[in-house]
Amino acid sequence: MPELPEVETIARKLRPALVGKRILSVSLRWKRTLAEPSPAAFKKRLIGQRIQEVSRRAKFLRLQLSRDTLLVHLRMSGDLTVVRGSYRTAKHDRLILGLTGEMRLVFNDARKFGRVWLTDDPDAILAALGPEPLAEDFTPRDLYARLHQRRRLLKPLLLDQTFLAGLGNIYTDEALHLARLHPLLPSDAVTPDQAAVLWQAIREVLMEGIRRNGASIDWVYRGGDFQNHFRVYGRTGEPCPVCGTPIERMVVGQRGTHFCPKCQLPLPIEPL
DNA sequence: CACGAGACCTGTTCGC
DNA sequence: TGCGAACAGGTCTCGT
Repeated sequence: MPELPEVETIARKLRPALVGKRILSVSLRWKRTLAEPSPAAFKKRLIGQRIQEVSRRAKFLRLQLSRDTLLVHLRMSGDLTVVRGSYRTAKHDRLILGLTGEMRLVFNDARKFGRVWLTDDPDAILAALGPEPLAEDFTPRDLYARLHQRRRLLKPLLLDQTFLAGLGNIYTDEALHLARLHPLLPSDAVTPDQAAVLWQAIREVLMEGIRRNGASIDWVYRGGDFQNHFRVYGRTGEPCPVCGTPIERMVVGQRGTHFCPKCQLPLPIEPL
């Protein structure tokens, strides 16, 4: 799915197109896309509300409406776009909102994992999320403290949205490589210096992803080009950009994991 | 608490 | 060419 940079890119693109528009109609084409409330209540409450703000929290898109909040999670294959004028329903369209100004907000999701919530209490749904890695109050010391609160492998821990919000499989592999830390390193073995390096690496890869408008891979193209700048993700067998050693792939926590066996030492790098 | 397996889904690519 | 297996940006639940 879209990870933090892709969701941020979508939020930035949707914001100017959506803010101020009023919702006129609702077409729910796959019932399970709607997490809550019931389809009938969803339609009844949604129609007539005005979109006041579009933002992102973790990998959630958040549309602040007149009275409620519409939360959208794209999961693996979801995409949210605005179209103007006449529109022919496309394959995999799951939800279409008709808006003022001949506009439509279309949620397309091939794998049907994506979910939409209409709620007057979005914080209840977002409550368990960990800190935003790009927030100003998220510090290297915070990261170090959190790493030592648990005893888990680095890769699965970084993917855990209650630990840190927004990283997915791509950016986790990229950040670990940039930080030269092994995916299987126990979280409580990370030193303060390594935590600071990891903190910087996480923010760097996320910021680069945003700057490049996210990554576009497979059949979901959104205009981003970060996929052309991956250091390790999906580059099994290709040379490590740092040392030239072939990138290896293994499975960690049931996720394909790409790393450099030479740069990313499994144990803390001792200074001579 | 940590971890692995299975589920939820469809589509593309890989290997024989 | 064909066909099944493996794999895919995520998260949830259950069993150990």
